[in-house]
Amino acid sequence: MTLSEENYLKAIFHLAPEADAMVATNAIAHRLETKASSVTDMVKKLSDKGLLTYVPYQGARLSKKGRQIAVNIIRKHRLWELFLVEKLNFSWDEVHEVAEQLEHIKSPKLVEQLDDFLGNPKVDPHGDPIPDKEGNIPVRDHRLLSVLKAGDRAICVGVKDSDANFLKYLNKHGIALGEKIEVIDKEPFDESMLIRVRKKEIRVSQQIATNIYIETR
Amino acid sequence: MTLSEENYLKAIFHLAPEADAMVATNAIAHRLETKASSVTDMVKKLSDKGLLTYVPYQGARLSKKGRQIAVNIIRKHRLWELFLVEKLNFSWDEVHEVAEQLEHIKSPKLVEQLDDFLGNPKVDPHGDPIPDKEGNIPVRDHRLLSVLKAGDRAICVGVKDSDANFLKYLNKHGIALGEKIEVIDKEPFDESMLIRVRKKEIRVSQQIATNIYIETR
DNA sequence: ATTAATTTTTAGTCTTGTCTAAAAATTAAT
DNA sequence: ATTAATTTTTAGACAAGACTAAAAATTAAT
Repeated sequence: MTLSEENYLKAIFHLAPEADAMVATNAIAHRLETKASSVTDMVKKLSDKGLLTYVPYQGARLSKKGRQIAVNIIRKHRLWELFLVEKLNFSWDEVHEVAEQLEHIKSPKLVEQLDDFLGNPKVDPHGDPIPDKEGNIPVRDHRLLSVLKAGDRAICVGVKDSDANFLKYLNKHGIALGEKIEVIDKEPFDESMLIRVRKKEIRVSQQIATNIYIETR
Repeated sequence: MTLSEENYLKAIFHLAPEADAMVATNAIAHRLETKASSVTDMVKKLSDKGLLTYVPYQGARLSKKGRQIAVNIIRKHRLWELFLVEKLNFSWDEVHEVAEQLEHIKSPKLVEQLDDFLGNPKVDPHGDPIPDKEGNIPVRDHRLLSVLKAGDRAICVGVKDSDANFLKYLNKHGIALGEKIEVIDKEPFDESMLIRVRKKEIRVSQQIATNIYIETR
């Protein structure tokens, strides 16, 4: 399994986490910032290896084996992200790039020991679930901040988009995992919200609100 | 800097740690388990990049820049080895392979944070010195076990060869860093030694004794 | 000081993963 | 239902890094 192959499997998984859907060549190309022709080549190769099924002009769908590999890479990615934040004082907007490298390290023992070292965590620093050794992904019960109405209260439990700039924006306004959020007002026109976080009021656009996961309990 | 380039620089450094000597093409090929013709190609490439000087039919010598890169990779390798042993319960015969991968992760912040996390250690699990951020390598004052005479006492502070089988042999006989060693008898014929470690006596061949570093203080 | 053995380099080939440009298939639009 | 637009595939090329086989240079040996 080369680095490139692993990245293809991961991309396809992210584009169709629910196993059934076919992923279009172009979608993969766009996600990996490569050309469609390169994707066609690689997808054929992975098909030969039995890691996905490929139908010309239709796209690719991960096989059980391919999916297993993809999930394992995501497991590693998220464990390393948590390690960086918890043990090495990285902030959540700094971890992605490094984890993209670390996720390709091959050593089953390393992964399991790291998992134990971190206390068998269930979520990474962005609130994304960490698959277990068998490849099961914990299901999480969360909704988007944008679904709340004025007066609602909730707790931030994750972000949909882990883009560094978005995360830095959240840092600036004190929004972090576990933080309480209260919706003070919601503007019907543009769906922007006035929210209170850490006793401070800030107005967030709909774009922001649809990228923050919350739980109300 | 590709993975391959990094491995060449590292190999050349290991073959001539003392900066001055030219390293023969064949020596590099042998160390990297590759062919001499491949080495010639790569060495030319690295020469073009200013990382070493290459004289046809003579060999290669690292430049300041090339040496700096090599030392940094070794720094990372040794920090990761220590991490694996100290934090993830690896034994010293299991770390090399994984560290060979981890040493290529690119993130200055990661290295410095890891260094701090480990308490800015000076030696790795095999007793090898860990270069500092500036590339300085602590000089160590150690000798080989084989230089001792009957009656001498010393402490094991490192191994010359980190081969997994050798390390497992040491494990089996309780020889580890920090362990006290007493030379009970030395056979003039084959230079083998009878030594006491952890109250047990074992006979070690000259081959073994010339691969164990000790300090007497 | 030649010849022999060894080392190193050159020349040409291969694989992996990428690309561009052109052809083919699919989907959308009138 | 054709034509137009888009997507996907094919064909051919390229760079990196390795290899083999043959040529050239160096070193060793008689």
